[in-house]
Amino acid sequence: MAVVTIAEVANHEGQEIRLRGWLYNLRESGKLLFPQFRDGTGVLQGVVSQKENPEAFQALTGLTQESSVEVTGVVRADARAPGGYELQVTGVAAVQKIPEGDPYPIQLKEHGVDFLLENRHLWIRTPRQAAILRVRDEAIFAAREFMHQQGYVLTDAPVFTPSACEGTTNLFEVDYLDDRKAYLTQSGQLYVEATAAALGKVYCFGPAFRAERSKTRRHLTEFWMLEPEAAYAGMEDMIALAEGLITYMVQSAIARCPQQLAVLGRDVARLETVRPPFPRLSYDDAIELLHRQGNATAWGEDFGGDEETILSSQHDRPVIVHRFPTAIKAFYMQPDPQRPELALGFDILAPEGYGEIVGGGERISSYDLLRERLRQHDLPEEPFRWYLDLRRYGSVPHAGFGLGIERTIAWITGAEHIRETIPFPRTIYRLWP
RNA sequence: UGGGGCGUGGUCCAAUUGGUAGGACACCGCACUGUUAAUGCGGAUGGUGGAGGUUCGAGUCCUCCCGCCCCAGCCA
Repeated sequence: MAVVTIAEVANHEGQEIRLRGWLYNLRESGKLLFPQFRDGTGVLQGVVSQKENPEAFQALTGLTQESSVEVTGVVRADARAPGGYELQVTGVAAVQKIPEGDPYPIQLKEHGVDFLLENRHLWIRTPRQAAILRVRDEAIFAAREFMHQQGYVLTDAPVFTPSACEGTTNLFEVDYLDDRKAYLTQSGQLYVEATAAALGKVYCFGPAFRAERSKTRRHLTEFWMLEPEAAYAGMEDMIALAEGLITYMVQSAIARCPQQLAVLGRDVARLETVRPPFPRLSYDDAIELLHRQGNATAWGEDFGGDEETILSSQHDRPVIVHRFPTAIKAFYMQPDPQRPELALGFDILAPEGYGEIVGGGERISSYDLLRERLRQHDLPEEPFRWYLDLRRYGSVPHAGFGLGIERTIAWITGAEHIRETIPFPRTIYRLWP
């Protein structure tokens, strides 16, 4: 008898199959039992009649929520069953029965955030969380697929770094054997600038760590970032790449995860409109727009959450904001030759208040200018010696960006909080489980 | 790092503003042959985050501590 996953049962209508999973819920009605089985690919309702199958009825009666079970049964199409199919159970074998005295803690009821996060190792079994994690898998797979198709080579950056990438603030410090210190990376960007000079078009994909005391629904201390970098490229090239990448991730999720998005109650119509080109605003225009909306942000100030929300709520697609004042951007940003007070950098803001999902731009390629900027930002030159070498030996114009995976997935899935979009979130106050 | 808020059975909440700490869910039993977080009836278990203080009396008021949430800042 074939072992079948719940995702595949539609292909086995009328056949007797074997299912291996867990008892998600058990509803009963007289001499009928309606067990809900889950196996990681979905939930399937079974039906057992005491009259027709007393052994299976007996085996299932009293079986507790989340007990592991192997069941056999015949797949039937039935409009009364959730999902349209149900399993007419022929046999049930408990793999491990959870004792009644110590029941599974997570009910099919509402729980508080703290309790759920404390039990994250179990919470991920619920259909909603499992759906988000499947969309995450699909979005990441699509992202890597897209980058590969575009000729970008995966060159991962180290997690241990000798010093800060973008300055010395808010790094996690760890003991590095003997008497040295290392820091967990907060960005792979500097390293992909080096590999871009070696391989042309590259990207890295991995975790980034920020020891910032951010406590909002958009922040984690450990998050995943995809960072492309290309030699002989400028800001426009990167905007086009980011538009393509985001579009591909979103459209792949829609195409490959329709059931998951349905479980999540995501309004897919709001994602289907995501196609290039995305609406654009220069920083100058953005300030003007904010003023028209009654927001008093002065030219030269950076945007906060309120400003991002105003700008992104104008459109149903992600919004690109470009050419920020140099003074509020990182030291490595290439100035606009037309207006040196502006940097050739851009952000992409996700719709529906999910915030900034991309930040990037063209990097400074001039050795002298880069040294000057390090001085202006009060950064020591020695830790950047290798980085400066990239400008001494065959320097070329180059550009890149970083895409925050969790924020992107939060937007695609419509998750309330970014912490639902990663299996085991790390936040300022949570290091468990 | 600022500002605001919340901690009550395993879970989700209530307690007439200082006067006997309760309900629902979960668990167990019974009933019900199409349930959709089933429903109805019954049962057992079990709690005020911690330490002080005020008071005849504190879940409620005060001080400190601990844990967490939200907003801002920082950022992706």
